[in-house]
Amino acid sequence: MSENVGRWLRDEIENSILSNEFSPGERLDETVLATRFGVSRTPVREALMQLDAIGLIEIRPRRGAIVIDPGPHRVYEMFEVMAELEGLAGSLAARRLDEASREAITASHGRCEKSAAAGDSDAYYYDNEEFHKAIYAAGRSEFLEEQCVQLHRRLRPYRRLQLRVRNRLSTSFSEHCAIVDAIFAGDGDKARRLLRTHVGIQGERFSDLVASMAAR
Amino acid sequence: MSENVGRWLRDEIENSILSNEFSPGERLDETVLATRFGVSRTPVREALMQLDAIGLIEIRPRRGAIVIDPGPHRVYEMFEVMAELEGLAGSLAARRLDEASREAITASHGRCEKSAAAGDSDAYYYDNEEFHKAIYAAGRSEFLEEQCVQLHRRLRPYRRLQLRVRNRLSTSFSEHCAIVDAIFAGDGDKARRLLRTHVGIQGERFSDLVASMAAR
DNA sequence: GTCAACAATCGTGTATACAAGAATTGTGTT
DNA sequence: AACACAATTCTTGTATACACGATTGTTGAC
Repeated sequence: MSENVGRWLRDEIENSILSNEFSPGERLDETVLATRFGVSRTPVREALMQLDAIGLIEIRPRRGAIVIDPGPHRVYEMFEVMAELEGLAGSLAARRLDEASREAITASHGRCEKSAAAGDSDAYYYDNEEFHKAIYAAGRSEFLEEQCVQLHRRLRPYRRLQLRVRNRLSTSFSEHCAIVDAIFAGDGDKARRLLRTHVGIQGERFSDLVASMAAR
Repeated sequence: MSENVGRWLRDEIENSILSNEFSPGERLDETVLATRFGVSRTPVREALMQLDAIGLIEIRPRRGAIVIDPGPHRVYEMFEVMAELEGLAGSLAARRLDEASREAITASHGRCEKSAAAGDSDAYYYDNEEFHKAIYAAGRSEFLEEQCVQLHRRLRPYRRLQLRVRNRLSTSFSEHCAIVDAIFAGDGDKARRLLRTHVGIQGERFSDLVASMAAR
């Protein structure tokens, strides 16, 4: 539990939203949350204000807070931006790679290989996250890294759905291989291009996403 | 004044920060702000929480809020990301351009031409903002548009400094011309490339930025 | 004269109280 | 039976009170 209740609540509620414990469109009652977490309404409100600022919920004046429902089209737009940012991170990584970053990428890439070979999509989900974070970090742009991590968090639930699609694990991993090669070869443009197509959801992958979102 | 005091305060304080009325590193005392705006500490705190979530200030537990000082290097990183997002917006605009967007771009481009010819850097500053917003809108990605607008806001003070540099007005406008041509020609890749270099700050423009930031 | 410890003061964090606006339910009328 | 209006209830928005931690100033010792 963080040093002040407000922060802690923010993280708690944010996780609850991202793990779909609070479903999109659901109303978040301040009093209910307060009693549920055993605190007063004040820190609850502060947490909600922050989540509103981040864009996870919407506070309609005098009418309470609701969890934002992005909808398939907006999720697609978010992936589009994510692809662009990851592409930039990859091209920077290729140019600025140092020994520590190289090792971090190699390590997480290795873990991905294991989970992919085992067909363990849950494990791959986590290892994949570490792999991408390693690339953000290798780009040596703190601001870009923060933006990437934040957007990655918001897309987490959908990413998870995607991995369930047949064969996605092995194709994802082979794409990783090409990305790693490009970064290690110092080919920024290639790394950018590969990451953009790896992260973006084109063609049939978009219908997969829509289908899995509708299934909930 | 917005419907609730919290929102209003958030905008008010945000503007004060972006217009450098509160300088970077400055401490924001809740009680002082409350009396200054004639409200209680509660809405002030809520405004500060939101600004913290956005990244404009930092709230250190039990030690108050301070205005974040990005520093030249971080500002550079922010421009780097901005360039990438604008590039994406431009490429989307080229692909998805419709009549309304085309007219909006043409109109704001025309206003830029006038202010540039008149050498009026303040007028150009506003017209330029409208021009870029027209491109965001033409991309038809609400999420991307929001991200662009938000980052554009945060970079506003530095952008303003940049325009003061000698000859920047005319070179900026001629770059606009090329961008408009690419978008109207439907050449997404070219629009992307041109916007990236237009927005990014490479070479001597970076030292200009550092110099003007140090001058304050 | 300088450094350390303690005390007083100041500011933040949380709870609670109160006011005002929305939503809901009940009643009356058509 | 259905719709409209009114009253009540519930929830949000703001203010205030209180407690705890941090900061600063002062005093004493080395």
